[in-house]
Amino acid sequence: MNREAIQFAKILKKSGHSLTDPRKRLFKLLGSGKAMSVNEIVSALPYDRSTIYRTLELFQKLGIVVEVHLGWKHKFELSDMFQHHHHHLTCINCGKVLPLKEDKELENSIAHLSSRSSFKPVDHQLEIRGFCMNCQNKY
Amino acid sequence: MNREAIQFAKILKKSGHSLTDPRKRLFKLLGSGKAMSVNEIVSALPYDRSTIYRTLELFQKLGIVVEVHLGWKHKFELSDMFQHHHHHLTCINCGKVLPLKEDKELENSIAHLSSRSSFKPVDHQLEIRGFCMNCQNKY
DNA sequence: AGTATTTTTGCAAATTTGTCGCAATTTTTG
DNA sequence: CAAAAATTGCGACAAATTTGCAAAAATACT
Repeated sequence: MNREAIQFAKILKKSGHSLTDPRKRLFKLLGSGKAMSVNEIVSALPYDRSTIYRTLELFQKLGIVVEVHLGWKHKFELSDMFQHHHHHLTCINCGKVLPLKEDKELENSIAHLSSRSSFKPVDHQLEIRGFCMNCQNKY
Repeated sequence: MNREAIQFAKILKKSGHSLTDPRKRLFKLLGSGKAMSVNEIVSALPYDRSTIYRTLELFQKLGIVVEVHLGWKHKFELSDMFQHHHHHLTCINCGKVLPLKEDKELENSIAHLSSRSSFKPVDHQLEIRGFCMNCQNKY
């Protein structure tokens, strides 16, 4: 078991939850790094749809996964606890999602901006929408 | 007809689409500046749900409206083409949404970042999630 | 303006997405 | 290993979104 898997198990235990097969397999699946929709997850794993929903809800509450809002669909990916902070480019036409690797300058701006208000920031997500290489000449 | 309405008509024409009543009224409705959900739109206009969905999809592809993610719901508002660019702070606890006024430094970072790829950016949205002043001492 | 052509809309039905209670199964406790 | 606790699968629902197609509206062309 690698470091991430150990930390994952620890989070579940500490919060009084069981380490079950569906939870282990979902965590492993998301370990690929790709943001996935519920449907993609359901077809990749041999578990009931409702189990997937319940597991995702739990993972969100424990901070293991985050929901990212991409296009019309919601997708899920591991939180910054398990992978590098990043944002997304989404294609307006075909829906494809490309990760955008972390940028210091950007993160500084966001941190700076948040700190100015009496609002207490917890996290943030940036979506840059546009046309991917393949879809650029369709509109 | 004001400047916005003319530009709107021009965008439709140029892309080979008709200027119809449902389209005109949806554009006008969103002109209020408030981000609206599909349900709010459907009850405000005398057109079929599927028409609203199809119109919103078209408007998105033409860059007339953008989908904004406020908490767990998606809403729609006019794009930067028709109203001032802004981002949102959303309260994790009470769901309140606060507009965040434009910040040069942030926008520069984003512009710089977008231009590096073969992806063609159209717009972007940033959601900063956290706790508003009233909800800060509840957790 | 009037008609042919093209595009869009409404309607009904299908599909997809998300929720819930409860009995059966799995995990944890000790 | 047995008892207790937590989790899962199933089925029934409810809500959200998509689709095919005939009717209606918009546009193009005399």
